Amino acid sequence: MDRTTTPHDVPDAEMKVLEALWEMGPATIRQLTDVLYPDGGDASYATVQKLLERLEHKGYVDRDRSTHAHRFFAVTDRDTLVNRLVGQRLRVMAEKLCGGMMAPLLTHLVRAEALTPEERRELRNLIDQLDRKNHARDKRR
Amino acid sequence: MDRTTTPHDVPDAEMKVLEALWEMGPATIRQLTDVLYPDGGDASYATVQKLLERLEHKGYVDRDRSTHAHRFFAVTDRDTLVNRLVGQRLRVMAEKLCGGMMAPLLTHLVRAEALTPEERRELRNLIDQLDRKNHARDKRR
DNA sequence: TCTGTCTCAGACAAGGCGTCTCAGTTGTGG
DNA sequence: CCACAACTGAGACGCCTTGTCTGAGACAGA
Repeated sequence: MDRTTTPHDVPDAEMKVLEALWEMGPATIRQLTDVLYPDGGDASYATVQKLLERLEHKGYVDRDRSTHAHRFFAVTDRDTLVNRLVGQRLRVMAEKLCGGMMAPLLTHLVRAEALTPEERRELRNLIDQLDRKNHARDKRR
Repeated sequence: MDRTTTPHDVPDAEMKVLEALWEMGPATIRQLTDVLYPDGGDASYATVQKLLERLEHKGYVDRDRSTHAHRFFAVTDRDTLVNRLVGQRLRVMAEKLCGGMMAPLLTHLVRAEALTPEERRELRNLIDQLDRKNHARDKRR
């Protein structure tokens, strides 16, 4: 809906619904409620319904209206969505705390957080890749 | 104040007050108001006052009550505070979106965001440093 | 038709944030 | 010494987000 501006954020409860949808595939409100609120009554059903409604409104979920009980499904796969959200939140954070610079976040992450040796190796590979791409570009011009 | 639990977040308006304090050094509400709301009247003064009050409550600001118009000052220097906030927000984000893993954030940053060559070099140095530390530790045992 | 399930619209409370009002105190210039 | 200006403290207010919940109607199957 509001795709032209900033993509809407996905709060906790909505995220859980999405997780369920990714795991279960297309599902009805009833099915989702049974999973998310195993001993929830009438109200929980309505809660899930509202969360789905908001997710649909934000464009993260769509529904198949052809059946009596609509079937809901995630529009985006998990990795894509998470990537979008991560990027967006990192950007906001850099904007607010680092004057828009991403680098400080990076160094903070690398410096302070425990990386396994494999993760470090991966990271180095990524950088090397970037460097190569850059070299190629520089030569080309 | 509430240092035992999660450090409180610092929303936009409060952040601006902090920025002003870091730039100006200890200052009165009046001075801060003049800077932050150059054509603000009575109300703006009260706004700054409330923001300072909240910052004080969170432990990010303290005041010198000995003068009639209290003098406010930041308790933490900018870099320290920003680092704390960055770490905290990254952690929350990793928790909510990546199951607690920090690595995905890193790869996202490296992959998607424009890094200058210097930044890439710096980053590589950081990793090398980490590697050396790790090697040393591995040898020592 | 009756009953259970569904949809849809919207109310509701709590909490965060930014703003603002008011009452009371303190200090200072005339 | 008094009146006025400036400051403090407490708290109200409005807006928004998030999570929860209610009620009224539509629909399908026994």
